[in-house]
Amino acid sequence: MRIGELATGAGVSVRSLRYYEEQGLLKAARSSGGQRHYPDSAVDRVHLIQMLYAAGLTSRTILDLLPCVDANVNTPESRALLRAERSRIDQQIVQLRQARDRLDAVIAHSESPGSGCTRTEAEALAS
Amino acid sequence: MRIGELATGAGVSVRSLRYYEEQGLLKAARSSGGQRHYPDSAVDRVHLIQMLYAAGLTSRTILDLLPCVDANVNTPESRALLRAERSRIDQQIVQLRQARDRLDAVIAHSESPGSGCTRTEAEALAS
DNA sequence: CTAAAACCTGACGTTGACGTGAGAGACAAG
DNA sequence: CTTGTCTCTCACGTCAACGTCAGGTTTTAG
Repeated sequence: MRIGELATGAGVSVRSLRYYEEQGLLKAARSSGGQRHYPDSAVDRVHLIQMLYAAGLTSRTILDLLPCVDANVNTPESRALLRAERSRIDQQIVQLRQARDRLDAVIAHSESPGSGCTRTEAEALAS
Repeated sequence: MRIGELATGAGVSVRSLRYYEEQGLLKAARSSGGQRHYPDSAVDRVHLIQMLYAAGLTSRTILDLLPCVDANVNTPESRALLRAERSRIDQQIVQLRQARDRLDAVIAHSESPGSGCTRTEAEALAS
């Protein structure tokens, strides 16, 4: 498949696919005319890359991680990297939960029946 | 307290505090010489701002949200905004969990006793 | 009173993941 | 063969949350 089709199929922009290749995350065969050609499996590959981006990993980290995911590499360094990123994601989840809980408190207050916004209520929430 | 003290106390840079003020998130009294002066409560305020930043909110969104947190504003629009951001955070948590689970699978494989990196094992993981 | 430390206002630099043309070549359809 | 669509490679633009440097002022310690 060509780049446009892959972009549509994976739900990303053509620009992103070229960028992934530039970062070494996605390889492409080339036609005689220089156009990129991908196997069907590239769709899943792009989904994986997107998932890691969504988790806040950088291109560089993903580049280091992909060989582990492909199970081609299994060194002490790669295992440490995997655990480090997993731990980072865990912490991120904790932070998000805290923020969500905080918003929930505000929401609960704003939707409560006696939402008169008195000073004491406001101060209680701010604590 | 002055800006340096607040920065140390809240664990952020002086530059960040000036930026928050520039964005309208943090007000400061001024001394006769023009220097910023904050009440003690500013430390908690900054922590709150940081929490929302950590949850991926933009300055603009935080600016819109802070009046709700202060319980000074309670309109249909503000409630919708609160719910929208809460929902966004929820989705973000889901995505992070997916990525984490994915990494866990890779980690489990890389640390399994028979981690010989055979083709079948690699293909099983890639699915 | 004076020197050091902290603070002030601009204003340009940084980083990452793309967006957005420009200009030209490649390819399928009729 | 030609037209339209897709693709190619530069290469500059963007946006957010600051970092950093410059040059000058204010406050504090001694």
